Amino acid sequence: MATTTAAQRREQARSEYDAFLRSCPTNQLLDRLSDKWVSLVVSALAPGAQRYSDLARRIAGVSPKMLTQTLRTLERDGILTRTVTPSVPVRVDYELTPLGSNLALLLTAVKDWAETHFDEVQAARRRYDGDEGNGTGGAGGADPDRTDV
Amino acid sequence: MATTTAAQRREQARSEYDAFLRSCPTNQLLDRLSDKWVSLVVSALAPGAQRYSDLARRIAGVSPKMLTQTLRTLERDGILTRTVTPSVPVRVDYELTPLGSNLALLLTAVKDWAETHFDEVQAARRRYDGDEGNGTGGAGGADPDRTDV
DNA sequence: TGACGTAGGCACCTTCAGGTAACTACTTCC
DNA sequence: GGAAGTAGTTACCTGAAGGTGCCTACGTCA
Repeated sequence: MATTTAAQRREQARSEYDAFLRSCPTNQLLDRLSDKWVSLVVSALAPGAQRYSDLARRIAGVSPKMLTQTLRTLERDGILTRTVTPSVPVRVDYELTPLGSNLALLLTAVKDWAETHFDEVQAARRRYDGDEGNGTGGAGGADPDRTDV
Repeated sequence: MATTTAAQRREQARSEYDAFLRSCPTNQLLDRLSDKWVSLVVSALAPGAQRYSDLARRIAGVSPKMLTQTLRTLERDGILTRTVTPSVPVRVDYELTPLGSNLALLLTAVKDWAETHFDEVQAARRRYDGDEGNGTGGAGGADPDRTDV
């Protein structure tokens, strides 16, 4: 028999899919935006240039490793510039490029959307969680441990 | 001694930061958008309603587990609706709600931005990788293993 | 008659992103 | 004079996300 199993077809589809993803600019950029720290760094830099330690303080929960890593990636992509001033304690400034400012605008649009529609999402969640509780009736109380994301 | 170490301050800052993030609608919605499968599912549903197996075929690389999980999350958030038709092989249709279509528009905007600025990003990457190669001069050829994301 | 398809659920298992800690060199403050 | 700050780097480790395989139940087709 040919044995063109569903799993095999999925496996083959995935390889094509992977090749597609690697060549797809949209996906590559979307990947960049999906990074949690990227959005935070870009937002932090939107008002103007910041020093490394300023960023570390503003973003608060970030570890030095992730901050450096994120900054390097963004610098490589031309989102921000890194300026080293060889003073006595070495001083490094980061600033958004025009491209980075453009990206910041996009993030602002996302933020606006989130703020506009957040109450709708919350209402939908309450509705969904409520239906689960009285519809099936099996759990005996609808476990409320899924309160946050 | 007081020992208000930098690490301790960072630790404290993180707890405040966490509390901040949990109450921030923007961040919660941004988290949703960061999910790789979410954007793919929303894009796949943008043209119209799809069945479970149609989605599995369109998105290709997705595992049944992740597809179900993503669909449940989006249903809970009111991004899409799930309609079960109790025919002989159970048939389930997924369709974007108006809110979901709105989100699809946002994703389209991101896609447009990516397509518009992708060449700039690529140019910046080539410039950055080139500088690394001839500036330090240590690697002796600028290792090209960082070609993709 | 048994394998496929539809729409998942459940459990295990791997992987890797991200956190932690230790280290650098140089200076200034207490 | 020792600790802290500035701007990181490196090695190690863990926890959670996500993949894989196996299962259901019911009908149909080869």
